[in-house]
Amino acid sequence: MSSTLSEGQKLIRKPLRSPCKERSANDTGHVFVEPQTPLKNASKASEAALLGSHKNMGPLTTPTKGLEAPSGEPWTPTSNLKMLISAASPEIRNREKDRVADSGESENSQEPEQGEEVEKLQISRKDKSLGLLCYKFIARYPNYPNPAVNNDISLDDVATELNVERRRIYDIMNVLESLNMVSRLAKNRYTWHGRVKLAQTLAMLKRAGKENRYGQLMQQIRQRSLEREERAFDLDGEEEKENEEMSSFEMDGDSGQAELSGADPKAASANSRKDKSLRVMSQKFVMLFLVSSPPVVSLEIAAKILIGEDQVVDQDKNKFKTKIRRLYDIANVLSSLELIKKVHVTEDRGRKPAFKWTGPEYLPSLKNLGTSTLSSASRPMESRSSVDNCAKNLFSSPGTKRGFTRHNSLVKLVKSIQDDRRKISSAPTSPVKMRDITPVDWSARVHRIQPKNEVTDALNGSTSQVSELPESTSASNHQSHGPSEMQIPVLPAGAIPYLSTKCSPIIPVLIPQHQAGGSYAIYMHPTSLRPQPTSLAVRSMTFESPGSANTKTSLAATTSNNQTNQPSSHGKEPTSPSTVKRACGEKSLAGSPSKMQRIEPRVRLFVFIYCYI
DNA sequence: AGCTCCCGCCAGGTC
DNA sequence: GACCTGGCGGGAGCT
Repeated sequence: MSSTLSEGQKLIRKPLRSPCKERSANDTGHVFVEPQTPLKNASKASEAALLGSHKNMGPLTTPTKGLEAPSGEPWTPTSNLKMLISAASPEIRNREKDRVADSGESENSQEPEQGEEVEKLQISRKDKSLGLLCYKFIARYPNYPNPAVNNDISLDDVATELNVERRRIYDIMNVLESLNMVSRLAKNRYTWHGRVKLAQTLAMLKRAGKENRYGQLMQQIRQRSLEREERAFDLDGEEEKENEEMSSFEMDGDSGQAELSGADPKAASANSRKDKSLRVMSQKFVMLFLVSSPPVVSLEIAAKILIGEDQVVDQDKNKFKTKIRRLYDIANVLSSLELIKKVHVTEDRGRKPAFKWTGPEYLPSLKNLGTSTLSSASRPMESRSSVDNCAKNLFSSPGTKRGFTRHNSLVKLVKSIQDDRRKISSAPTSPVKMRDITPVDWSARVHRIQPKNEVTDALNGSTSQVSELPESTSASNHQSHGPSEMQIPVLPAGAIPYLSTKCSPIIPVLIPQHQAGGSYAIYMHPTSLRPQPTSLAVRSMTFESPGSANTKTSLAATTSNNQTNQPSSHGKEPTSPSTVKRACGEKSLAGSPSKMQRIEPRVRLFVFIYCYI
């Protein structure tokens, strides 16, 4: 049991906690902060390091060994983990050395017994984390497997080799299967597809997400959240706000949820178990990223949407918590796949976990995809008998029954994969190219934008400034905000509002940081703009450094490009997330000093937006 | 107190 | 009936 964790095991966690290192934009909130992923996160840091080298290797053959792995040591989970841990944090190694020194053992003398002991201590709880486990799992297989070789996966073998229970492997396999990275051949047997079909799968999911109007659904939720905040502030009722948070989604979430839960509650009930499958949840979770702009999804919103797709009745906090648990499971696997990255959104109500899409930014056009697997996915979800059908139909032939014996579908699947592989090898959207696409680098999205024009455009509610962006940012489809369209510019200096799309209810203003990879995003509610579509101006923004409550930086966003707008500019990088308070909604924007005063103590970073005609 | 997520129970499905 | 699959939530470790 975890309660019996040894000291050595505990050592793994502590040193790995470290301050936040990145900020960027998120969906629900105003700022998202990417934590220095600790622990498993240590593992993940090392995972990333390893993945980096992994990437350089091209399609995986045999992973390079860690430096600390003896030259003769095979690439085993153990050696893998040793390398991961050592790469994760020198502090861990130091602590381990200290521990060894304290015990009167020399480093040399610990081999092999001591090494095994350390190994055993370290490879315990965290070694079994789903994220690391998944990483170790995928490290066993090439990204683009040779179809000529046997790519079968035996669950028993994997579980044995990774030294985990089968139950954990199922979790990984379900998520991988949801992305079509594996498919089940038979009982206890899967086949590995790697990333061969990942781009197509994501494109399909994106389309399904659009068709299910997940983008709008998220926007509705965000909007309601904003409105609730406003009401809560008006009423000055914190408790009411909290209570409302959970209940209102049921109350007013019908518009979006009814569409997704299907018309027949009995059918929904019958499929309840299937609908809750990790596979389906994973796909929907991914869909949210693919249709979200910016591609950041908070667990809260994801959970709400996923819950909403189940029967709305009987919804309670436990259900919410359970959903969150599952989302963590999924997110850990997706993180290991480098499709998402953990961040935090900070609102006035607190710091909340979220994930940012770091997967392929450019997805193949659907017209390049085969249609056989799209027929079902393209249908609106409400027209299907169950949500699970969506998942199955996404990747299986219509009517294929999911079960241990799916050989017919397997044949089709393999054929489809082979066909796709041929297409991919010649298509411009080849996965090989995708591999070269680095994860979305927000900080790099500095586009040539003339601040004044942008402000004006944003105020006009126009997207004309998009034309100044690189081609890829000129998203013509305003209803989709997936990665391929997702282009939120980080402005080189000064906080310049950027109206991403006409349809987006939230206007992100990304504020660059000197630290690579991180930005603040301030979201302004569009309702605040509508009444004065041509006259809104960002007059001033006041940021308050979390570390220095009295230190504020004001800027005239429309005129100055030189002023610092980085909360972290006051010296070192903040070690705790800053909070951005939206001044959104007509009420709050109507120049209500009293309201501002009420808001002020609640946040550490303020954005005051004044509207005038 | 809240976040994160490991762990294993156990129900439902398959062989 | 044995085994496989996986939903689920308790609760530990951590911030």
